[in-house]
Amino acid sequence: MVKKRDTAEARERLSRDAIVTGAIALADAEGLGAVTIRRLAQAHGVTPMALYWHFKDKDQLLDGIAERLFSEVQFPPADSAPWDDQLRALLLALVAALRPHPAVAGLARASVLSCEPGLAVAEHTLSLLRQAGFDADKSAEIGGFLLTAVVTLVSDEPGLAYGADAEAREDAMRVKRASLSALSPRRHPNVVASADALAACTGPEANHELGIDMLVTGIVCMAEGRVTSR
Amino acid sequence: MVKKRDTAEARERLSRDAIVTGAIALADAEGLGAVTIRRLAQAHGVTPMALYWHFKDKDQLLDGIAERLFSEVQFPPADSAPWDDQLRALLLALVAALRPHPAVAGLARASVLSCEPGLAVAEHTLSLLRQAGFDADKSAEIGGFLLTAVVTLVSDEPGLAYGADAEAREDAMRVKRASLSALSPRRHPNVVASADALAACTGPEANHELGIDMLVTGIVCMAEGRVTSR
DNA sequence: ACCTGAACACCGTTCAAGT
DNA sequence: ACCTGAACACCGTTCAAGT
Repeated sequence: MVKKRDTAEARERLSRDAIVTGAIALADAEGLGAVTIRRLAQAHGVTPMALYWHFKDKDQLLDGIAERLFSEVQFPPADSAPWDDQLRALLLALVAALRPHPAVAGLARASVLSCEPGLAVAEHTLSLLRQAGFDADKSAEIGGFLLTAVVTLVSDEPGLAYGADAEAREDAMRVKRASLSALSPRRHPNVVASADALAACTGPEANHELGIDMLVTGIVCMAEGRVTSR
Repeated sequence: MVKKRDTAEARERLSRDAIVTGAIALADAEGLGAVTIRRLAQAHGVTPMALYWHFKDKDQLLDGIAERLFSEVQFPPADSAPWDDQLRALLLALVAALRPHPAVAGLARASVLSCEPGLAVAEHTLSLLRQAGFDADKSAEIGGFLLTAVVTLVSDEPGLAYGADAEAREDAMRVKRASLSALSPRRHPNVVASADALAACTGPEANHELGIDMLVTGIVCMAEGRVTSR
């Protein structure tokens, strides 16, 4: 009779949503590599095969994670600001949604056009690019690049020490910085000069706004160039 | 006595270089997921454990792949062109080196600063950014973003049909386009309008120059803004 | 409808041993 | 120095079966 609660998880009943939530939590804690059918099942006190009733296979589970991420995007209220300000706001909203889950952010790339919440983001982005004066094809190209760039911006580089506390990450950064500083200043003068910043880039405290600004600025310049045919 | 040549591979003798070459070939043919210690060993007619003499573990093998990619970058000859033209040329050279191997291009991100050929690319990039007037920290930020953006530009999205011939890829694209075109034009007018281009983006024929131009243009505008303090 | 049990064909990696 | 053999603790997934 001491059967329920095989694990810590409360055994409500399995569902797509519960599985996805568990998967994201697991990824946050131990990285995408820890997200395994078997570990997920264990976390829910259930047999691995139980998950296969809710998802066709693991890829669909990952799709589900991406869908959840997109669904968390808080669209900025529509206003009459110029298109580039609106675009910046939209990209920042996307960053805000992905940023808390860097281990799974990369999944967003493959699934944008395969789920409703992703399509909503795509639709808004394309709409703003059309307002900027780009045609349908150009907007698609730029939009695709924008999404992948933003995703990359907030993605943890794989191979980072997971499950590691903040202290361990600090250590890794220090080691990296030291090894960069130890390079020959004759052969790599600029790497050595930027050692601190380069080592710091390997972390969640990276400056995402810089990247966004760069992207939007580039698009603005292109749009103006197109219009004035300069 | 019919012992040699367990497989097609000529059994010269194992080496780091040979293993890396085999790994890249395997990834090109069947995707990164097929790159497995065991399959690699098999391709070389050798026991899986044989690879562990040449590489500490699989991560080091992946590092070796990235190093090979960077070593194939053909640096444009130093000239007196303006820094932005030189930067564009350098990024295009990086694209040219990564483009033939989209399945493993993503490995370049984690390994830039961990191998000599990667450091060479980083050094040149930082040097040009310093010429543009950015300080050491800003150059590092921008440079890091640039690399990941370029890598993203040429990376196959995971989940693409591998081992699939060109025909199968064509099919996949057609299916994608059809499903996008079938969306409600009221809810997703811009996605529907861009359906063709969006479906085509999922392929190796993507326009990389557009992305590079966008990035460089963005940097130029930022640099000018900085200098003229506008 | 929702889940279990047993089985299959895979992984990376360690450790001791061979030559 | 370079490689093998056996073993361990994992994977995703199928298929038949239970309730």
